[in-house]
Amino acid sequence: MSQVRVRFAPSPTGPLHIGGVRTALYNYLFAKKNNGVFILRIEDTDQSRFVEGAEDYIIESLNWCGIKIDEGIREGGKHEPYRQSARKLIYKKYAEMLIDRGHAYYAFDTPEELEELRSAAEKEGRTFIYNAGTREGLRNSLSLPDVEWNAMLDRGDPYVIRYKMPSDDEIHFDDLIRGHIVVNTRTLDDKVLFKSDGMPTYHLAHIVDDHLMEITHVIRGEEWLPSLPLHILMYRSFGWEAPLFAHLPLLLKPDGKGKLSKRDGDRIGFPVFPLYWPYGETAKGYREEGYYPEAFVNMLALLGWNPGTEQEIFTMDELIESFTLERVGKSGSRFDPEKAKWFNHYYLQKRSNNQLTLEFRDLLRSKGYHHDIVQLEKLVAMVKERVSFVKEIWDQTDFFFKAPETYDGDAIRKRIKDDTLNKLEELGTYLESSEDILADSFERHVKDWIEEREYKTGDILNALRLVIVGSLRGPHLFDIIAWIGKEETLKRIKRGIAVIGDLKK
RNA sequence: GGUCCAUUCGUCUAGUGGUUAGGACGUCAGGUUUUCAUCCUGGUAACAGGGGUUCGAUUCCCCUAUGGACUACCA
Repeated sequence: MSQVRVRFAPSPTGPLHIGGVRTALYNYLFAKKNNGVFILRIEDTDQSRFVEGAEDYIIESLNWCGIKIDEGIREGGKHEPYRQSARKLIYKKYAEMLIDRGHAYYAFDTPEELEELRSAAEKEGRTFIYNAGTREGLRNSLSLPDVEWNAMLDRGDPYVIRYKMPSDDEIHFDDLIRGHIVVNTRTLDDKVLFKSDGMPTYHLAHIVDDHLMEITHVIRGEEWLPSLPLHILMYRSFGWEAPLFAHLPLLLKPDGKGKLSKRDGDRIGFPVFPLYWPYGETAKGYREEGYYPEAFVNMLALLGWNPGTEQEIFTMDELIESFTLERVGKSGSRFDPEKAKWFNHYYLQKRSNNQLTLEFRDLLRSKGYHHDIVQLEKLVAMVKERVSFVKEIWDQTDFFFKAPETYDGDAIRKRIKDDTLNKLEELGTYLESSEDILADSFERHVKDWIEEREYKTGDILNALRLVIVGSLRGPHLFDIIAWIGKEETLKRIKRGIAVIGDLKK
């Protein structure tokens, strides 16, 4: 068999949705698994929907995910150009080839006329279909006398080229994921292949390009399944060998019904896009929310595909090794933000403390804190295992950098009894005179101190935590004290006693 | 409405003509912890419904229901 060649062919109409990223990923995995080529083709035949910045966004997204493009608009390749608008001149002759062979025809009906027919049909509860059943009564080169439509063409009347769908044929075809499918052409329409603005539609352009670019496997979203019979028929009309097709199930929203949309991200609070989209109506991205690309890719790969084993953690290389189209599911997957978070937690734990500290330091700088890297690494080591994102390190350590401004009311009620503050004051005095407050042995000394007085460990230490942290949370108390130092510790104890004392009155 | 596609724990899914229907996330409980979290252990929870075929169906077939996609001179 010839070399596997697949393409990812998005339209630059806005930010790339995670469903699109998954399609790109599956194409990439399939290509690499089979020592094949991954091509990025930009399908910008609808100029009215073109969005500035979308093309760069698509490329940057793939790049962030670690999906490498073999042939594309920037990489070039043996089938340049890879942008359909730049291939404009190619398509017309193929449309005409189809007309010559009797598989397509010119149509002169205006959009308004067709719209009228559609709404009229709808009122009667029918669906208007432009095909063998209706085309004789419409204005086209099949129904009009030759002299007439030739004159219209010569005159420069606007026209489209439509595919001549057979009137009553059963089309049999196979999908790598869905299996065998049969459709009768009676229910299909004469799709426009070439628009009056001189541009091809998707149907024509992608088939011509896939053929010219020697694409062997078309892996795309399920939304294309209904038009697959048309595409199969077109390959036959051209006399070309069709590639193999695989239609991927859709990504569904986490709650409720329907497919995932941009709105869901805003509503439920998780990104629907890989990267931040800065234009117009902005949108959140996984990258900016703190996800690692390894986690994002791992999560996405398992949404609709599984290896058939119980392995869940995959590097890109492992995905390539394990991926097969046979193991892609048939039904839509509901996206689960919790699982995505879990993946990130896993990959964050795998990072070295040093690397994580560097990442945390950048975040800290943006908040105006500048600390020694060695000092920060101690902090990172303390809280690493409890966070899923770098930004959560801050949530877990803010009290290291600044004394608490308020104290948790529930904790005060529960942990500060009548004589607790007095004991805390006693402890403060002890700490003040103590030389070894930052030493490893300090913890034992404090516990001995508590024991000698026959106080309860829990009472004292929880109260101490409360005045140092502001609430009952955080890493090991003695680690916190060692990090912030003796002076700061005493300050916080004094202030805590004063403020909580006032509250208690 | 029409055409096509789909349907296993709440979610992602494995699976077989005879299984205690497996795993992961979540959730719940217990343990660890001076706190919170992490972590560990354990539990909860599913074959959409109805007909067939069969000695036996979650598995094969049909119907229904539900969900989804498409139904543009958009992709």
